[in-house]
Amino acid sequence: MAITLKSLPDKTVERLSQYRRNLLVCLSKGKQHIFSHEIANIQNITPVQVRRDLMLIGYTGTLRKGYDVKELIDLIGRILDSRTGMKVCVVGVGNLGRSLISYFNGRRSKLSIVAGFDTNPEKVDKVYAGVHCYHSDRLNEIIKRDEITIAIITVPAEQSPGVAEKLVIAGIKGILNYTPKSVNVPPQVYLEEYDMVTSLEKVSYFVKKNAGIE
Amino acid sequence: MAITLKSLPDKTVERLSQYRRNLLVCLSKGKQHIFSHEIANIQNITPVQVRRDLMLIGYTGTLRKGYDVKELIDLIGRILDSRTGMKVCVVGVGNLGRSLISYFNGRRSKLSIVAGFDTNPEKVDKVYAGVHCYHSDRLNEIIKRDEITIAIITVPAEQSPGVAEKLVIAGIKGILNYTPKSVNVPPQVYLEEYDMVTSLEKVSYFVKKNAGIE
DNA sequence: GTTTGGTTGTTACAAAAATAACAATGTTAA
DNA sequence: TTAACATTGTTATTTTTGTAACAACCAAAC
Repeated sequence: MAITLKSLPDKTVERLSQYRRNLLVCLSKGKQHIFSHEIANIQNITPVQVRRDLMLIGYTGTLRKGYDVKELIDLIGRILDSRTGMKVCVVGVGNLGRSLISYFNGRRSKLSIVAGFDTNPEKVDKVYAGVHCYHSDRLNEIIKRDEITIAIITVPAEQSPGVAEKLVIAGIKGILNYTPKSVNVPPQVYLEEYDMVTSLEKVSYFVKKNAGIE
Repeated sequence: MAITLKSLPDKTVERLSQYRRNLLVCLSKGKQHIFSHEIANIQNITPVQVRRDLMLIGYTGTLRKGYDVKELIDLIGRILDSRTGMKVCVVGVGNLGRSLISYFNGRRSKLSIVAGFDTNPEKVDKVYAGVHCYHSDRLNEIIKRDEITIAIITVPAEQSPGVAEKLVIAGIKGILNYTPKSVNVPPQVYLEEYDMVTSLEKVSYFVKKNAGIE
């Protein structure tokens, strides 16, 4: 009877992912204990924030020795990862889709990209970084067959709403949309959207601001 | 004597970028006026939020007719864009770098990617989507020569801190870091970091949560 | 021993962001 | 002409996020 604890804050979840990644690097260098301010330095945040996050997940370090790297990695894993692992597909195997696949594969054992989809006949049934690319017509079939729960959308913007709709029908539980066009999903499907152009324009705005009078 | 108005909230800036993008689509369809709830629907946000953002930039619509699409686009442009335009470079011309270049080019007239950098001799002096790729050794030289103010980092993670340092020395004013390794820059350089693996792990976490007891 | 110092865990406070509430306004319809 | 309505602009409230303050603890130094 696993209790479903209250959801962690958004930002804490993001930082937990980063803690783990950096802790794995530390571990590979033979570091066994780490202080909150060391973690903080790596990620350009404050030690308080680190301690607060760890408090939220109920992890307790030892005084003057800091946190046990291995233990903490394991705990974050128990929080972030699903026990059995989750399968991910990428819809749209263009430059961005391919970079995600190659970047990802073999990195997280509990989260793996197992299929790509594209309509371009040149790409269909090719293999990219170990991932088979299927024709988009087979979306529903493959998602159900392989029990895929998460989808990343990297198609041209105008196609994303249609893709999202098909994904929802196929039973996808979470969507990461990298197109600039926002999509609509029912509330039980978790949606995260990110647009690179917006980020760049944001940088541009603040650079302009920093420059003062222009 | 242009007054430097108080900086807009982070999130408002992001949404302004999206408003403009969507308004341009509306305009191209011949739509001349738009209501706050229409804008909101397109972006899956609330009408109040739209009105609030527009209030912050001092734009006033007309009652019962909504906002003038053209006027609003122009105003957002005056806020987000620098008058003369800004030049951007991409450091690391892998899959991700190339997808950014091809995705970007010709989209925003005031913000253009004018150079790529890579250490791979295969790529040096090739042209990708109209953008010349230089050897990374020439970072400093080219940035100064072309008056580039913004850099996007898409190199392998372990190289990003070194790259950031060189960019700062070259006089870059804003950095968008897409590697999972956080970089350190002086406060006058605006820094935005985004990591795709973290986003995916976040989706995974909330999918798991939504599933309840597992 | 006792004091000093560094580090944790937690509570209290502040800032940023989102949401709600509502007055103001002018258009349309009776 | 007046009432109803749709829509804006703004203020107030709530929620989320980050920061600061500080007590508790224990190891090491004296």
